[in-house]
This record gives sequence, C-alpha cells and structure tokens, in this order.
Amino acid sequence: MSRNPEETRARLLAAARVEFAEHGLAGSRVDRIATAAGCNKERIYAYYGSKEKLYDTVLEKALTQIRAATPLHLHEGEDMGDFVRRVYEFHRADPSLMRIFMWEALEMDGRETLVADQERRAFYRDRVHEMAGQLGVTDLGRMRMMFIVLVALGAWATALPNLVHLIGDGELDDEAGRDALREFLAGIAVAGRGLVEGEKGMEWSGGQGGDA
Amino acid sequence: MSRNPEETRARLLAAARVEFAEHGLAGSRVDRIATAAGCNKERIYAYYGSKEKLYDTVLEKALTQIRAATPLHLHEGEDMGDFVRRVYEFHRADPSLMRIFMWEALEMDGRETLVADQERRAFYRDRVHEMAGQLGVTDLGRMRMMFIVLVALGAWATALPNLVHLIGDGELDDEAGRDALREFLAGIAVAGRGLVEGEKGMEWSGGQGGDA
DNA sequence: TTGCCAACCAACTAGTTGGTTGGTTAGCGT
DNA sequence: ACGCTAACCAACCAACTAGTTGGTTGGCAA
Repeated sequence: MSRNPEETRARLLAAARVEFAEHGLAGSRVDRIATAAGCNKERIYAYYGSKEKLYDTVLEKALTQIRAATPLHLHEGEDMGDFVRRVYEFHRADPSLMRIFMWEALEMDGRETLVADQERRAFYRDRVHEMAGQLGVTDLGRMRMMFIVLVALGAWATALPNLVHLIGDGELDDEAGRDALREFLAGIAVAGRGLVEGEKGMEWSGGQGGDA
Repeated sequence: MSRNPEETRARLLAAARVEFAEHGLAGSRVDRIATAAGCNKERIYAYYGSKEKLYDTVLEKALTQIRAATPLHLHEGEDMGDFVRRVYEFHRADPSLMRIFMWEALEMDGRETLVADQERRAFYRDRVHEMAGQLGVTDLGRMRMMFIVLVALGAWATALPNLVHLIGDGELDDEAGRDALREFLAGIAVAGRGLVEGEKGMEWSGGQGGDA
C-alpha cells in the first residue's frame, strides 16, 4: 500500500463530507467514513481527534467552499433575478452543501455560538455591501433583508424538495419544471426590486394596520 | 399509580413529538421519550411497535395539525402579504413543526415514497385552488409556484435561523427585527402579485435568452 | 544493510441503543 | 371476596458505536 498521510487525510475529509451531508452528525458513522476513505478509522482520531472535530472541519471547509465558488456575489451587470438564478443552479448542481447547512441549523440549535460566527458575518456583510453598491441601494437594513429573500428564493427548492414536490403536484419534478420554477423565482426577485430601490416603493405595507 | 392506557399513549406521543422535533429520528432516544412521558419504554413497543412507527405516527399527527390550524388557507379578504404574515407568525410561535418537516426532508431522502404523499398533495392542491379562486388567478401552474414562494418567504426565517442571524448581522435577532423582516417579506409577496395576475406581468424572463 | 519512525491496521473495550421478557399489580366483572 | 386480564415496569439482551491499543510495516537516513 502507498503510504501518503496527506492524501489519506484528504480522502478521509472527502468521505466525511459525503457522510455528514447525507446523515448529519448524529446519524453518521465513523466506521462508514473510514471504509469509504479506504483506511482504518483509527486514522480519523490520529488526524482529527474526534467525530465532532472532524465534523467541524468539514463544516468550515464547506464554508470556505461556498465563499470560493462565488455564487453569493452579485457580478457586474447582473440584476437580482440573475443572482437568484445562480444560487438556484448552484444548489441544484450539488445539494450537499445546502444539506450541511440544514443539519447545522437543526443539530446545532442548542450550541452557544455558531461555528466561525465572526467570519461568516463578515462575509455576508461584504456581500450585502457589494450588492448595495452595484444596485445603488443606500438603505443597508433593507438590503440585508432583500439578501435573505434572494437566498431563500434560490435555495428553498433544494432545502425542502419534499414541499416543492407536494405543492407542485408532480408538475415540478422534471427538468422543465425545475427550469420554470427557477425563472419564476427570478421574476419574484425582479418584481421586489422596488422594496430596496430608493423611497418610491413605499406601498409595501399590504393592509392598513401593519400589525399582525 | 393511575392506570390509564389512553392517557399514557397520549403522553408518549406528546413526548415523542418534542424529542423528534428536537433531535430527528436518528438522534432521538426511546429511553428519553419514555422518561419524559413518565412511563416505561416498553410501553412504546406495546403501543406503537417500534421507534420508526412512533416517528411516522408523530409525523402524520403533525400533518393533521397544520391542516387543522389553517395557516395555509387564504382567508376572505386577505392578500398574499397577509398570507405570508400568517405563515411567518405561525412558525415563529412554534418552530417545532418546521423542524419536523426539515428532519423529514433530510432523513427521508432515500425513502421510496413520502409519508401520506397522496393526502398531502390533495391538501396543497385544494389550498392552491382556494387561493387562485379568491385572487381571480386562472393559471394554476403559476399559482402553484407562487404558493411555493409564499411558503418559502413565511417559513425561511424559522427553517434557517442561522442564516437570518448571519446575514442580518445581529440586526434581526430581536423582536423588532423579526417584525421588520416579516413586513418586508409580506411586501415581497405583494410586489410579486403581477406574476400570477392575468397576462400583464409577462416581463418576468429577466434576460433575453431564457435558458441557462 | 540497518535502525528508526511515522503511517497504518486488526482487534479490542467500555458504554450506549433499540428492543424483549418475566413478573407484578391495579381494577373490573362476577 | 376472588379471579382474571391488561397496564405496567425492572432487568435483561444482542447489536452497535465512538474511541483505544498493541503491534506491523513501508520507506527514508546514515
């Protein structure tokens, strides 16, 4: 057998990512990860210390990945519809990242602090500023909320495929349906542009009370 | 001790709901459920057969609950913004239902068929028809997609609180922030009404190609 | 060639988990 | 009062799980 600690480490991490994306922290098995990586599970403890630490490493790696992949950047000349399209296709091409975030939201609920909280906040702060700059938006509070909406629109179908299947009543399960949904979501984003552009789009309170 | 099989059954189910919402199927412990219900875990097997069957029962009960609570009905005189507000507040008041749906999406990914697939599809079909009728929408395909969007807007903050916290940069963590976000989301829904109302809102293709 | 260390693994351990079993007892019908 | 059934539980079991250990071996330096 070829002895290569670097590669073994990497194989282990790759296998762990697949396992954790599929089963979460509690549902994942270290034996399965080791087998998938083609090595002994003792290597996990030698390289990463524990199952939890391996999980944290996978999570941080996933965060780095989405930053590097730039699906959350608003590119030159793009509008918010294009942004939604890109987020949508990014997650559709590989749902595993979205799954990792969902596992985190569910399993880390009790945790006192989020993994890499500061870095992640800084990252999103930059993205929001970037988008505000390119769209000429001055109200950062609204820009933040709009950013949340855009990510929600782009990621929802990957996060809750069940719901899309059920509400779509089977019409959205094939390629064409997914494409139609993507364009519809992009349309929503474009239609909502008035909520962040200047002061003109102020008729957004819906009813007259405003409370619920 | 008071012997009351009906009540024991109910206590067990209630405890199971809390446990499964908190930890999912894999992360839940039957001992913990039994202890929380104040009885022996053997009762679980006497009444529900297995951990999985208990889980399915909890899931079906949760589905019944959301149908009975009518947050997904468009009431008389409401617009889509009001609908989003209601869904938002419904999940905010008790996130456990949303968590159950998320666990289902993640853990039941490999399952061949969804629990109660037909009933759930029928339920959403009715809701979509109901909304289309009240809003005077004729294109059911678009109404379905709009329904997905409305649920996404209303449920996103509960589903991925992490993301709202991070993107919101701390500004949306308190009561006031949550309220502001709700109104913003409702505004998006109202702004998107053109996409389902008649044929006029046809400028939703964003670019000129339409393909991606 | 030889010595050494890091990479590696089979086998093991202690603790946990879903599920079972044998026996106890509350409470109802007679 | 008495017997029977169903509700109930403590103790148990086999399987599994994260983590450890003792020993083997590839490959590099001297």
